[in-house]
Amino acid sequence: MAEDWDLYAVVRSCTSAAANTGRDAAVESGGNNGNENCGSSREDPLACLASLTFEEEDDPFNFESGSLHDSYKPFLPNVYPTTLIATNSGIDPCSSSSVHGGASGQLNQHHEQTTTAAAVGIGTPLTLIPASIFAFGGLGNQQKQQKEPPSSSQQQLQQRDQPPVQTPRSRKRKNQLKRSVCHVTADNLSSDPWAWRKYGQKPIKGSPYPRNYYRCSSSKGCSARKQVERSNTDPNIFIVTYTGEHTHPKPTHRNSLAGSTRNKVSTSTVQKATTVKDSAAEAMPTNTTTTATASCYSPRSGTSLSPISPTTPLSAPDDTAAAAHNAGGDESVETAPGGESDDDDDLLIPNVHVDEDLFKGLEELVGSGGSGVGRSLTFGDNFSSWSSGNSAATGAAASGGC
DNA sequence: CGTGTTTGACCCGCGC
DNA sequence: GCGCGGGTCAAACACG
Repeated sequence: MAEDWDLYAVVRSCTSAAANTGRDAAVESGGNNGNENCGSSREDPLACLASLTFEEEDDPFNFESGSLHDSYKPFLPNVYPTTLIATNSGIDPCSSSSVHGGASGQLNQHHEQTTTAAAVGIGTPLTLIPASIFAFGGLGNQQKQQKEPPSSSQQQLQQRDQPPVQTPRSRKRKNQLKRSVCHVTADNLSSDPWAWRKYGQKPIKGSPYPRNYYRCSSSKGCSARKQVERSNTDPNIFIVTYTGEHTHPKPTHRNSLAGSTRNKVSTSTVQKATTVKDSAAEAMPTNTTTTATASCYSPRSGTSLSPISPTTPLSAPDDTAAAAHNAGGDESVETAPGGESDDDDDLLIPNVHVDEDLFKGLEELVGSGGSGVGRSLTFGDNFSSWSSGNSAATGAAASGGC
């Protein structure tokens, strides 16, 4: 089963021992609080993965550079420290998992970013990470615009037939696009600042978990895509593959919440957010389809959070336990800071209440070491509030949190 | 009304 | 050349 995993294989090689331990630990830790999760120890395994990321080093993207950065700056100090370190060290962006696992919710956000960043553009200066993080650069290929033209399926088909001047679809396989691979925990999944829309799900041969395909919904022309799949070996870990680049700056605000909740219905109580994370988590966990909602909440939509999915078979246990913790803390953290919010706001923070406290706490935590941070963030309870908490305050908090 | 998720089907790339 | 697997599209449905 897991054996198939290339990534894992790699990872194993990197940190065979660590990995094993890590997983378990992660889960458990997560459950506990994961204070320590952050521990690089865990990260290591992931780190390896992180290193796997193939993307471009260039990372040409930096849209936000300017403003966003500014926005971030205030928060950066707090946030990054930990993350950065990780990144810098090359630990791994993905380490998020470890982080998350724990309760380092705050970090999570960072992590994600970091993660992404690392994954994405490793070369990227940590400082900028926030913005650049999610911007995958790289590709620079044709894909960028592939989609605009297609008004109808037929056209698409035609295009296909015709000389693929610019691959109508981004079908290019394998080598064509640069890809960044990150291992993330459910919590981290949500940290993406970008708005993702799910456009497909497919069962993967070697894996019991389906792979979810997401596309950047912030901008129609954006070719950025994201694939989320659960790790065979460790259900708690999601393998996120980013491809394509964002042709637009980070979304200051989300398009809409509409439809985002659809899952809610299916799942039941859980609302889903648009964020990939949610879906991903959900989907992944279950084979069934919808149901599972991962414990992640969606930062973006802010709408929801999912306490955890009822159905999640696989991850359930882990997720539930760990996720729950993680989710609560991490997610919230992630979300907010995540980056997304740098600008604005739309980020919802799970716990509005926490905001101030969080900040303080975060700062302190960060100051301390980052790893400990997570704990302060456990918002589990807050979720309810947070969902509604789009409020700017939240955003701010979120940002700050980051 | 707009956006997002779900799902089945189609198409393409790759390996044999 | 064939088959498998993966990636994407589009319609239907659902929610705010």
